[in-house]
Amino acid sequence: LMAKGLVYRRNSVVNWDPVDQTVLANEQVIDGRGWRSGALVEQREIPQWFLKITAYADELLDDLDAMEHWPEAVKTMQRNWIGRSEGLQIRFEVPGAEPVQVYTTRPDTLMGATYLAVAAGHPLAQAAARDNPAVAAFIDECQHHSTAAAELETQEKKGIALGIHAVHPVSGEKIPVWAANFVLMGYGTGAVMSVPAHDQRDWEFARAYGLAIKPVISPDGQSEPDVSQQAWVERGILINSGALDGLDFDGAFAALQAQLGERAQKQVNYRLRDWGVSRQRYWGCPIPVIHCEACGELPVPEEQLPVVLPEDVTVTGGASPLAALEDWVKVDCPSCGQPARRETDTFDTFFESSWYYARFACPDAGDRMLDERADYWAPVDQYIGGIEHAILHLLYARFFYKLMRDEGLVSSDEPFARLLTQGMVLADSWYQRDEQGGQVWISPLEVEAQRDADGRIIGGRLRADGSAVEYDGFNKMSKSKNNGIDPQLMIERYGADTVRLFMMFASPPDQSLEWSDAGVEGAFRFLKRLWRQVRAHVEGDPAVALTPDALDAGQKALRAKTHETLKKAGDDIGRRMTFNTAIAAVMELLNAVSRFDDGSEQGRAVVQEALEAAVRLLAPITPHVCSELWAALGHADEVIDTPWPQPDEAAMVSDSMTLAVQVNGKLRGNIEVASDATKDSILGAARSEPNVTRHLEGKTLRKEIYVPGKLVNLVVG
RNA sequence: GCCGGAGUGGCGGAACUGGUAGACGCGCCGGACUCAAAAUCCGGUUCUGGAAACAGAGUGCGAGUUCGAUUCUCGCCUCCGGCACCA
Repeated sequence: LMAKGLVYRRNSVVNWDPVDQTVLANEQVIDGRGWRSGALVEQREIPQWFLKITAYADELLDDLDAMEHWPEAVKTMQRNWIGRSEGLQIRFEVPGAEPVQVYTTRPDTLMGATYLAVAAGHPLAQAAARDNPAVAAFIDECQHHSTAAAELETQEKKGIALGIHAVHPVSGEKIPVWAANFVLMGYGTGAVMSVPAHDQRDWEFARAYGLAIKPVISPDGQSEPDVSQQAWVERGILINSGALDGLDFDGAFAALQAQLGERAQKQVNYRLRDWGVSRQRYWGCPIPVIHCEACGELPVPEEQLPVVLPEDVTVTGGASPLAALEDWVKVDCPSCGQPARRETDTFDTFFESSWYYARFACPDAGDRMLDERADYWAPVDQYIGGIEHAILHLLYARFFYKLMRDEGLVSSDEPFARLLTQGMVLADSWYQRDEQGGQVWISPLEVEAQRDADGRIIGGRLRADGSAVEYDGFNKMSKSKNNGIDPQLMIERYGADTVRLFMMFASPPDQSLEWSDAGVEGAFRFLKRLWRQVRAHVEGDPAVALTPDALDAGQKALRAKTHETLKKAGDDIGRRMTFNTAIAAVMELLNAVSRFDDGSEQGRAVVQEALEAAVRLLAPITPHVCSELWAALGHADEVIDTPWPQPDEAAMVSDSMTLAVQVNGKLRGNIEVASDATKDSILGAARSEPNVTRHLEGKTLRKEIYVPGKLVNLVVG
């Protein structure tokens, strides 16, 4: 990657805890202070390694279109994260200083730019701070919060005039330059042009600091939009823009590009930033680079890879222990042989989680990261993870895969063919108050719930001593709320099949699952019922072959139900991955079997077919029980070795159908008609359904709607 | 603040492409079996009125489109995930 120019090192900002002398994660900065030391965090610039993910931005964006087996939500989030935009980079001259470059996706609003805003770290702000103590104080204040974007964007918008002016590139007017806490140095050029009339954030800032608001876009090309209460952000026709008046967005874009020449460059920008992979931590994979004063930054030679993390270290809690290991740090330069030093930063853990799945295919490849077995297995057919990985992990992994592809290690473009984002497991959480009023979290296993007449939980009692326990609802299973439940306890009591069945039945896999002991018992009850039904059936005479043409109406109905279930549950498992509805369909089938009371030869044959279908459909979810029942049903082979059952469309054909009849969209009755009945005869039957007739009396029939196979709607007035 | 998702009976959830809201299960109520209990089986269970037939209301809130909206559009509320050093 270094040879390809896909890696570089530059200064970037980290959260620095001056007391603990360490870099903090955003999560470890609470209200601008270190979570352990309580010290005010400082933003500090240090040299860090980056991977050029932006070089792959277009491919990462475009390839999403072809990933039909990824959830739309994940693809949308990735598209927005990459954030491709087209705009103009415009140069504003600043007398006595370097010009300022700003990027805008709305060049049509250029004539409404009434000030420029730059980041605290921008050279103009830094220069102004040298002889203006107020600016210096503002910049200092900007640096005492975490580097997290969420914090930056939710804090109060603040700024300060730098006392310098830029020249508007078209009008030549002088407009003030401000430093603002919402402009990021590390993003874009670190400077923006502000158009308060047509951008809400600029509008709020202008209002707060008494800056000019000049509307230049109009809905109709005539009247000014009302910007007294908020910005008007739609596209429209230019006004108050001199020669540009009357142009639309595209016209203004092109005209400005032509007029400003080299002062306005058309540019594609990405919200996506390059991937910072440096961590000043001990626990991590050492970045395999050697720093030589003469030769610069060199990769560790391949024959010396991997650089193994040394274990004889002293962990102080402060600076990285690797830097203190002189013996490990000191190496000879692989190029000139002179004394050189190892890089002591380690990789971000996302780095390894970007390719571990490929290594799983060849874990014993001793002399390289991947061998041909990885390419044989890749891409992963079905990847499963939480939705919290929708952007970072899954985007880094896609990028890394393309890097490996371009290195010849794999030959496809995407690492994960199908993606399922599964939900979290939630459980009841309970607490008592200690003397100080703090919450003491109690395991659900130790609590007896108390319910009102409707069955709603109103409180609980501690099993040990009967004391009252407060209910906190369903929460994510966690140590802090002490509501984790070890499924092993339930497996020991009910068996693995029962626990699997409950988990698959409680919710679809991409939704959160609420753990319920009663639900587990329900699953157990169902399996016992299935077991008894099969046992009762096979205790009779062996079933004879089924003769479809010889069935009576009741037998036909059950057989139709069997094949409808095969169709529905097969689709739910194979395509929709909604195992909960597949299980519900099998439960319905078994309910139909238990209502079916027919000991005749063909009756028993139809039941045999229904039970086989149920067992076969449930086998992926409850394999142990189904293996036993499959044998009980007279099969010598294993249920998991049999082909997936296919529904027989002919078995589902019925002579008649039930249609709903609505009057003005309200259900008023049902009619039973022949499957091949004409539309006219169906409408006639609908009109003469007694309850429907009542609602038609004295009214004029205005419209008749017939949805084949579903319903009739009679519109009256 | 921005991006994505969710909100339906007492509870988990179903309704897949605009077409009968509440499938299936849990819980609860009633009954059968039993000396009794457990287990099991049968019936009921969105709300309001009604003995029932049936009628009215109803899918977070407020509008709209449509013969018809849980589903589409607009505006809001709440909760969950992410926001680049939690991983």
